[in-house]
Amino acid sequence: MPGNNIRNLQTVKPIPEPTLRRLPIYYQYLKKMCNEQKIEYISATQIGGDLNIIPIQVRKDLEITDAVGKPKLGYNVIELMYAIENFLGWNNTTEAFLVGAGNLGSALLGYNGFKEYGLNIIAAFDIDENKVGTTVEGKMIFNINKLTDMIRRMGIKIGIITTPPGNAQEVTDIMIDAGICAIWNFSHTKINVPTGVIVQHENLASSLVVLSKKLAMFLQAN
Amino acid sequence: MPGNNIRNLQTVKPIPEPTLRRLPIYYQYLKKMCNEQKIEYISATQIGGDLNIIPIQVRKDLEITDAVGKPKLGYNVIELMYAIENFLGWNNTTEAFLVGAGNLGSALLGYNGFKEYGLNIIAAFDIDENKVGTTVEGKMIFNINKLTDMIRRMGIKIGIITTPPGNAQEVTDIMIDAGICAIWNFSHTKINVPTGVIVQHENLASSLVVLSKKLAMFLQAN
DNA sequence: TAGATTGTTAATCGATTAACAATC
DNA sequence: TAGATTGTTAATCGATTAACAATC
Repeated sequence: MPGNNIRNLQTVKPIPEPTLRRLPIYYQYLKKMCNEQKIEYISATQIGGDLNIIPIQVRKDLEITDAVGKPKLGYNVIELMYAIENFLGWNNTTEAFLVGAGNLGSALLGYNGFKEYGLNIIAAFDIDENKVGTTVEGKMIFNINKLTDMIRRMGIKIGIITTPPGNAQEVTDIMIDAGICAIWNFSHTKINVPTGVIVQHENLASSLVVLSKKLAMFLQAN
Repeated sequence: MPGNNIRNLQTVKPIPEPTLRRLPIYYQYLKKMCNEQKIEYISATQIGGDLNIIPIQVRKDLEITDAVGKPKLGYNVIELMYAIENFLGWNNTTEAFLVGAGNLGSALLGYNGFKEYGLNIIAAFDIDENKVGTTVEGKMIFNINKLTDMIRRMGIKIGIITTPPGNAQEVTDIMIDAGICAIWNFSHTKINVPTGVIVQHENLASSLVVLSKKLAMFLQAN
């Protein structure tokens, strides 16, 4: 059936990363609008106006989620939020382990917002015996030597690294060996992984550079 | 003098943000190479090979810093690092204040690496009287009510926000009123600023979405 | 109906990638 | 010299923006 083939091709169509990054921003905005004001319908014009994104881009972004709007009215807020949730797979949460229960690790453990985005950090691991056995933000801290076994037993797929730079590669290797297939790297160093393993490196230096370059150009202009 | 005009036009030429984000990655890599192995010259081919970036892009990126390489040899590592430092303005460090000395704030205060990128967080502010007067990672914590005065007196231009979402806008307003012109926002909420003020929002939800979508597509394919 | 908004196709813009002469 | 690499110009690719018919 030709119609089916077209549909299959469409599902394979690549998702632009910039769009992907904007979707949670729309979602956060919609949730706010939903809670604070009881609005039933919202237009791309209004979303764009409030978020400083041109309306055409908002529509293009939302298109990918298969959200359907009504001409003149806009999108039904609840439906739109559901479309985003659905598209991003927030219906079924993924469980993750975090290694390195320092300040940064604790900050992440304490951020309950991740659950909303389908991520549940269920436990943390550390090398420091003083931390092992305690809880941070209600999450248990285990000895790092339990990591391999627990990843395997629980079938955990996502690992979060918040260790000092010197330990990041070692932790990475343990995680991958145990079956982790996606790593969120907050350590201030590059990690090497075999092809196929997904890495998201949160590089603060890159962000800082963008900020300070913009500032430098601004100060220069004034 | 026409030559001069062309030069002026060139300095105004916009810098692609992706390039800007990659420059510190090259720099981190070069520093590592410089310390671990005593290499004098390095080629775009080798840099690209190690960082998974195609060599043409490496050359294009480095071109913007006015770095000059030698055919057959590559770039002088020290010169290249200097060119990047110079282009990004890391020669003269900028001082910054941080507001919100929680786990995340403490993590940022403790990361000495920022100094290398031209940013020096010189003090922090908090509302919690138990924290005020203490130091975190050697940085003094002041009462939030001193913020306006100290920004003005010291002419601070960069503010970092690591408060809970509920306080972020209030802190933003105080900062801007006192003369801050660039804000690095780590709070889990959007902040509104007047046009002209630079905001860099570290949105973890966006990063998480990219990671988990990649994972979902990977798991689906296997 | 008139007007605002959606959905979709086309045009533009900018970043990435390719090609290749110049050079050490 | 031969071969690898740079520097620069051109081609490609993908995201953003524009245009406009369809629609409520």
